[in-house]
Amino acid sequence: MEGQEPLPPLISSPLLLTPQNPSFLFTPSSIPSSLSSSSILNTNNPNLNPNSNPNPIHNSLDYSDIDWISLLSAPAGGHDQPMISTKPNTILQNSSVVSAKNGEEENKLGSNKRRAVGKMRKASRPRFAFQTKSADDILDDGYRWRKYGQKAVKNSAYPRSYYRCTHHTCNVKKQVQRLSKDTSIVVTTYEGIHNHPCEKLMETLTPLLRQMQFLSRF
DNA sequence: CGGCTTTGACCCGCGC
DNA sequence: GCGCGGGTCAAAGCCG
Repeated sequence: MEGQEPLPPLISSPLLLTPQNPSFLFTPSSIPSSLSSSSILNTNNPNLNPNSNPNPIHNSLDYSDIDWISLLSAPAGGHDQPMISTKPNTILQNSSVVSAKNGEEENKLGSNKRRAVGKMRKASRPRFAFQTKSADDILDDGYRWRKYGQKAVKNSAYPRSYYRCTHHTCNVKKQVQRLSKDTSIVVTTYEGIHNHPCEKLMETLTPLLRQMQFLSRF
């Protein structure tokens, strides 16, 4: 806190955001070096054809229209107002990836409660798949995740892993699965929206923002 | 010792 | 109704 803190590295490359959930941030420093390309698959758009192009990799997302001012000033993890907007063409790829049930509100419930919840209406939660060409199964997106399950998936040589955000009030989940067709591709499916700031991002930005606040006094 | 992963069991939805 | 497949739980074990 006190004393001279070294300036954090300037963000020279843009944050990678999803069109659906702008609160999902992938900080440049968190993107594995082995990552050579990635794509965002919108899993909620019913107008998209699941049988369309199965390999919608966006090798270059256009970040030129990112509003960095509002990004930095908007409340992190907000549900209502998108912090920025990007407009890549999103394509639903694999229906099996996104066919899971939605609207599970529970976190830890007993079997009876779970049974009750299962009969509740299914509210759709925002979901999207993030396709990454990477040697690493786990893409460090800045949030902390706890693995709670792993399942062998039919017609796939690789298991699917299930993760939950470790933040106590956050119920975001993600699934990670490597494609058996192309083993260099990892599909990460996010479900829900974080209701808290990205820890790593805040860690990185806090000193910078402090510096900006200080400088703005003059 | 706390946080995390592993893994078998269990639950549920869905198709037949 | 039954079986299958996907998603989750929770106990046990691992690790820093």
